[in-house]
Amino acid sequence: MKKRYESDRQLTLQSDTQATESQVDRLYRSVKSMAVAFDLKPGERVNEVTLAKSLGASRTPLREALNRLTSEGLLVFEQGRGFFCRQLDPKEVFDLYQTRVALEEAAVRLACARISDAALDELEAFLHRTRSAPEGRDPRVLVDYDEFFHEQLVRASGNAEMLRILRNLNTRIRFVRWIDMEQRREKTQAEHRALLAALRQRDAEAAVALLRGHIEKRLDQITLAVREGFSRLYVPTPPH
Amino acid sequence: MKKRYESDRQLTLQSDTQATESQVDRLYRSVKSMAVAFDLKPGERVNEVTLAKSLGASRTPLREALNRLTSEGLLVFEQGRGFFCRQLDPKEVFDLYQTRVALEEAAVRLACARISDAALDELEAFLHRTRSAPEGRDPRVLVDYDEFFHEQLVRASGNAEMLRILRNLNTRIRFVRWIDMEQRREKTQAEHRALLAALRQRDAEAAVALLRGHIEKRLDQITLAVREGFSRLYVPTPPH
DNA sequence: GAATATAATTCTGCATACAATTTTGTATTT
DNA sequence: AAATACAAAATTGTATGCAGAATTATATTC
Repeated sequence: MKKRYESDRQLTLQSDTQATESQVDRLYRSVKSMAVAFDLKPGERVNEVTLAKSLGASRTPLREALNRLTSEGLLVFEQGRGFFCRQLDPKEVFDLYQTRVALEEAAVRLACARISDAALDELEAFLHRTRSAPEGRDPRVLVDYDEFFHEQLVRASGNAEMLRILRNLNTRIRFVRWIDMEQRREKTQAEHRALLAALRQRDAEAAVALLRGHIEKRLDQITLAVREGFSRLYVPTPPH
Repeated sequence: MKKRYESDRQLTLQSDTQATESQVDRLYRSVKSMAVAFDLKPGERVNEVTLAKSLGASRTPLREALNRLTSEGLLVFEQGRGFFCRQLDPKEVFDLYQTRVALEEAAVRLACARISDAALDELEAFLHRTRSAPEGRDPRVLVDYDEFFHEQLVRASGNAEMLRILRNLNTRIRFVRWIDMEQRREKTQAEHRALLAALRQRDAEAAVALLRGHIEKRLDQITLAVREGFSRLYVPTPPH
């Protein structure tokens, strides 16, 4: 029996459970988080050489990642001029929110008919687990919770495409929601509970009405949040 | 020193009005049309070297195009194994149709409130222009017409994101619609007229009801159309 | 000093090369 | 014949180099 020697490849491998991540995937995640958080300023040009160097890779896999992000609406591409961060545009954010409402309404109608009691229990447990004192939490964590809850609702619709789109929409409005959540943190939990109750009663119209109110309440505040976002990005108050 | 393409390239340049198209864009369009029409068979692996050569480019821009198409759901990517054509999956097609209904319903509600009389007239003119003898036409042309009509509806909603998503959904179900349209070609026109009439009367609920019927009628036939699609892809009857 | 032309520089678009991985083919064993 | 092991070939993943376009800097003209 010939002994196989292990190369030092093992050293660079991640844990057994996960195959080694490609450069493209790593770069994709990195740049995505930068674009989501507007670490890249709205409209800012992406310098491929600089960014590739700073992320420890070459331009080839970086450009593949940038192409993905462009298709997802997080970056914009201009022929011959390269990639740019998306704008922070009130109209666009409004459209994204509006699309999200439409999608979730449809998803909740479907979910109302097909969600299992087990799934309802899990959602209830999740709400209970995350109920405590929103004042103390980072608004970004609260947005995580909120996204998770809504994602589970849409997942319960059984429609994979609706879920896919919702996730895309959520990443693109996340920045605004971070700001928005600072104000209206305490309301969310109660609204989620009411929504869940309507689902338990299989009352689709009630659920949809709650959902519409739940999200559309934010519509009014979007422009404000976007403006606030602008001022934070361009008049950076040093973190206290 | 490679001058091989230099002169050729000048010849293939487009007119002054349009900047010269990049390789990535050209490859994107080419491969997209192949994926849409399932010239790439469902699940088929994309050989980058072969495809790049056959399209007259190198792998670098090709891979950028493939990454875009993967984000759009026309291809699938597997780490270390490359790119594959999407599956022709009844469940997925069903989800796409269902998402499309949800989206168009919301869009039509918005459009009902804000569409201009001029836009209504244009749509009417379009229907009139394309009314003639559907029996004689290629079903693909009829799908073009249908997509255009629905696209205009969603455009009238004023929501750019809904339009963006609708276009993506339409490219992904186009193949099935080509097949579906062969059967029920004559109904479409009348349904479009009714929809337009409801819009003229600003009757959102009637418009939505019509739209739902209009699209959901197809839902029943999807599985059939997908099955029919399979048989055409894998038991290729020579074109008559 | 503003506007324009031009040169220098930077950056993108793409082909190519090579390492690493996956797949395929072949031989060996049971 | 099926399963396994290994070698060979094919294919993907990524770095690099260079041509050409776009941008910036500099010089020139009015």
